[in-house]
Amino acid sequence: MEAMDKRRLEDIAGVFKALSHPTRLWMVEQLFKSEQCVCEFVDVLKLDFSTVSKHLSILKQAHVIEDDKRGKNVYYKLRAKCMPTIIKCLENRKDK
Amino acid sequence: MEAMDKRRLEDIAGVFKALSHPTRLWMVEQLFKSEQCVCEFVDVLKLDFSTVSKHLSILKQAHVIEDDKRGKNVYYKLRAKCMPTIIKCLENRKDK
DNA sequence: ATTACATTTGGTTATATTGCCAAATGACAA
DNA sequence: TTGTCATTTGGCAATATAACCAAATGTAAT
Repeated sequence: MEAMDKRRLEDIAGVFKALSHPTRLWMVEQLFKSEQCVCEFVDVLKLDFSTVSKHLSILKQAHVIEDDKRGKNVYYKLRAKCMPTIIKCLENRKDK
Repeated sequence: MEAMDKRRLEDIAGVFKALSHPTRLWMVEQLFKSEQCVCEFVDVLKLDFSTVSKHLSILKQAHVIEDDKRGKNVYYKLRAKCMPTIIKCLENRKDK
């Protein structure tokens, strides 16, 4: 493993780690349709505001989603556009 | 989140978790080219046999790779054929 | 059967992650 | 400025993960 390859592997592994929690994966799928603000996630998920915010922050740091502050709210939207394709592909991975 | 959706999310999140370690990701990329036995991974990675075996087992349980026992050796090969596409796609996720 | 080799499993310790609470920040309204 | 609402940050306890060593299993050769 070379140094540059190591950085690349850590970067991609970091994305997979961000996506490796069911709640975060669900959040990403919600953003396929449209952007959504933090409070909307809180309402549906019934998790603490801080918990939701941290999940979103992990996805943002991995460059899977991005935020857009407008007024009092923070709206999140999908950044990694290939996510729908990736998920569809993995759902079929057990097929021969 | 419905029950069936929950199972689907956990399944896919499990795949992402399996892929979320740099060593495991590297292993998967090695298998793009050809199958490889456990001992070959041990040689290159300089990790304990047990560590390598456990990493491979995690990838196998997530149905990303599969094993093939032949003689004294166990050979692993890629099962989720879309992995090369997925990684390529995520490498470009920061582009606008 | 005995030995040797390849791999897996179990146990342990160190480190990372998750979720909540409480406190801090930031933006707008009064 | 003071207050209020939306969000983030810091800290804590519970749980999960990663690496090693040692022991167990499986397969093939003698």
